[in-house]
Amino acid sequence: MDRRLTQRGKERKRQLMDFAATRFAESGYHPTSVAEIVEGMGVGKGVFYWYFASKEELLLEILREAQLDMRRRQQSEMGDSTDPVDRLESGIRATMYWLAEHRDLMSLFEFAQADEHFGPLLRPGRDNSMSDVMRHVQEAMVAGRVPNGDPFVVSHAIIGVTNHLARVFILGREEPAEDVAQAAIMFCRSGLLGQRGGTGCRLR
Amino acid sequence: MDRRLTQRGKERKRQLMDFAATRFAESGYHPTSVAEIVEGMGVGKGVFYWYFASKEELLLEILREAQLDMRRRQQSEMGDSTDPVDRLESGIRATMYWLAEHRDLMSLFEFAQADEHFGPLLRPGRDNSMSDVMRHVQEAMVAGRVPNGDPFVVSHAIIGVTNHLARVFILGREEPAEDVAQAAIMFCRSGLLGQRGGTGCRLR
DNA sequence: GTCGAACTTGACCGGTCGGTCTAGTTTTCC
DNA sequence: GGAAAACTAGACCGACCGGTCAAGTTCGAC
Repeated sequence: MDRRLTQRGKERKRQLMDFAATRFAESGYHPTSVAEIVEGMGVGKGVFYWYFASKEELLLEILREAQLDMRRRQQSEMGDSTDPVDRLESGIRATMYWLAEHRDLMSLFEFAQADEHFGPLLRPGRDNSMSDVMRHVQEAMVAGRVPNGDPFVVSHAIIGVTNHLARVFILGREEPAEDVAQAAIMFCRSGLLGQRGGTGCRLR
Repeated sequence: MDRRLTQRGKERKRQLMDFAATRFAESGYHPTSVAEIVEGMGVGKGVFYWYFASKEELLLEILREAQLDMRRRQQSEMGDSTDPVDRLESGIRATMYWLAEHRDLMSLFEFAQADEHFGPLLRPGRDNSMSDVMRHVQEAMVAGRVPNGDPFVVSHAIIGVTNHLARVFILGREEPAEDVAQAAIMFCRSGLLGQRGGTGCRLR
């Protein structure tokens, strides 16, 4: 679906994607019909198929854009520090903030990841983010900041903590991103460095 | 759907549930039609609706049974030890083994958890498992085996690591449950105790 | 002003879905 | 052996789904 779009066209497409994302997040991808989307926006069905080849393509585009945006945020946030562990923490914090700002997209990720069809299509993007994390873990190990181990496993453990806490505390309980980030960092840090952080956890 | 079932009836129902679980795991819940299930089993549609009120009920029953079975396994495995941290580790190990033995059900959980309709229905069961974990964390904190903190957050962090590593290494890469359990335990332990375990990780 | 591209409408289509129902067969139990 | 209960088959149903299309409108470039 490669169409030359005018400014107006781009705006329409944006509206469609945003609206669909909320509906998908609210009611689920399968249960939300194309008819529902266009009716909800008060436009004809032709509009939908002018901008997207299919319902599936729409979701894919939403997902791709979201992955890209999240990764950009993570990378820009992780850029500054010289210490690899600090960079990791910035990454966790950036992730939490992004997810808190895009709760719809978070639940869309949840769905897509578990889905037999869409899950595999998410892989490339996830692998990219994964290798971002892994690079810093590896660097931290080389620098002796973190005990040696399999960086792949450790990276996945970090991602597991981050994602799960995000799901429970941000998606489920709407806690402030900063607090959740702190909790995740604290657990990961103790896991990584073998020492307990000072202050207690603010969460709850 | 409360029917008196003969032995034969119970077996049929079992077959239906097992077969449906595999199909749901392979192709997804929504894309798998009731017609597909009964055709795949070589029976008529009447059979399906004799045992289940609806497609949704079927999934619910599968899910409920699976949750119960997993929890039983976790509890029986966690029972022995006097040390709360050991119990936690046994729980992680039990979880990994169970998930490795029921990969279909694991991906069904993934789906249901992310689903807008089924997700909430999974809550009660998850809350039960959650409080099992939390009890031991709390006990470990009281006993001074683990630094103080919010047991709710720490428990979720443990669950996050366990589930994510299971998803990646057991569902995705079919690694041995024992190795994955070791990896999860190692990460959680360092996180919990502030000390690095001795041996390196066997995974990969 | 005009012409083609961008955009929009909504009736329509074939197909599939979850679920019903009737008519039948088998099993169980007295 | 006979009646009731358990079980099975599969044609059938209305609803809805994703997607098409012909026709019409608006916009922007020249």
